[in-house]
Amino acid sequence: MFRLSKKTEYAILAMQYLAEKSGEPVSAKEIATSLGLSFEFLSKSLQSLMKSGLVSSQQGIKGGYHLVGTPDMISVMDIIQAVSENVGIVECMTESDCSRSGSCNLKDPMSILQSKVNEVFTQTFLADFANETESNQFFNKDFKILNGIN
Amino acid sequence: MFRLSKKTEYAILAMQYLAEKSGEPVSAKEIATSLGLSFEFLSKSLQSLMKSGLVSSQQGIKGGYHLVGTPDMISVMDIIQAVSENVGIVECMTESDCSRSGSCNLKDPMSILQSKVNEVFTQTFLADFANETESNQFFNKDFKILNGIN
DNA sequence: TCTAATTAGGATAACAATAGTCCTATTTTC
DNA sequence: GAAAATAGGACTATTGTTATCCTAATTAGA
Repeated sequence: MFRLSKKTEYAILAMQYLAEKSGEPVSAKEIATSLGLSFEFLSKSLQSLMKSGLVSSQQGIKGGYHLVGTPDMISVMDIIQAVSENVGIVECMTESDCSRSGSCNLKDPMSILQSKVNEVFTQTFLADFANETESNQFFNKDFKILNGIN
Repeated sequence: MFRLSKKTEYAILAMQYLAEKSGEPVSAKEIATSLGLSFEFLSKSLQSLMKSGLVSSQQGIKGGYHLVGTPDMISVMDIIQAVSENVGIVECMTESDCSRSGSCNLKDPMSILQSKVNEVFTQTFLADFANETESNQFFNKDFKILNGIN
């Protein structure tokens, strides 16, 4: 599998939601209800985002979360790393050396693949996940046609 | 996690090995021994590669596998798909619609991310995993410096 | 024709990671 | 003090991956 975890997916959805409602704090419950997500599980994502400083939180009865920074500065990679999901496409990208290490024919080419994958995620921003607008190049019509997206 | 499975990793290693030893059939046992992999598990990968037509096999005492096609035509994506690893970065890229489907703010931007990720794997070839040579652009010195690979 | 080495592949066990829930503590506003 | 919110530890269920075991079929060569 080559998939982002639900924890990451929920984090992106929550960040998207917070980006729209910038202003007063939004509670986890509101986000969960609006998006139809498990409140408990979503909370884990929000707490991770909090620890990484992508959102700030306020406790208490009028509390909730709000975005730190602007959507065009927050990359998908930031969010992935906040929920501490491992993005190493092979083990040796993140963990210590494997038994092959010395004579490994895989590590170097994989490193390059890895940096290309990383680039995709570091160069895509929360702003690219906003609703379509003329100014959102991410949704440029030609690009969509080129990539068969409707 | 965002990681290629061991089955894929073994498949790439095996393809790499077969690319070097083009000529007479190479047995799964030889590959497993040379690379220090589990023979049984490697066999699964080879059988998948066989089904997808990336290698051909010969049974019997002098049997083994050999590459079909040339390394510069076989992409990493081909290998990933051969071992039927799912490359959908989120569920809705490959499976049927989720409960959000109608009003989902995630699917469109994720589709674009998906095509960018796909491009990385379809544009990287087995030849790029060969040993470094002058002509191997994948190991271009500037690229390596740029990406901090040594 | 028999034997040994090989691929083919089903079944299943062991392990690891993800997803989700439950409960309690702490904070804050009213 | 009550209510509503975040914080987070502990635990369970589910799923996916990794690995092994076993048997069948194929083929070259003695």
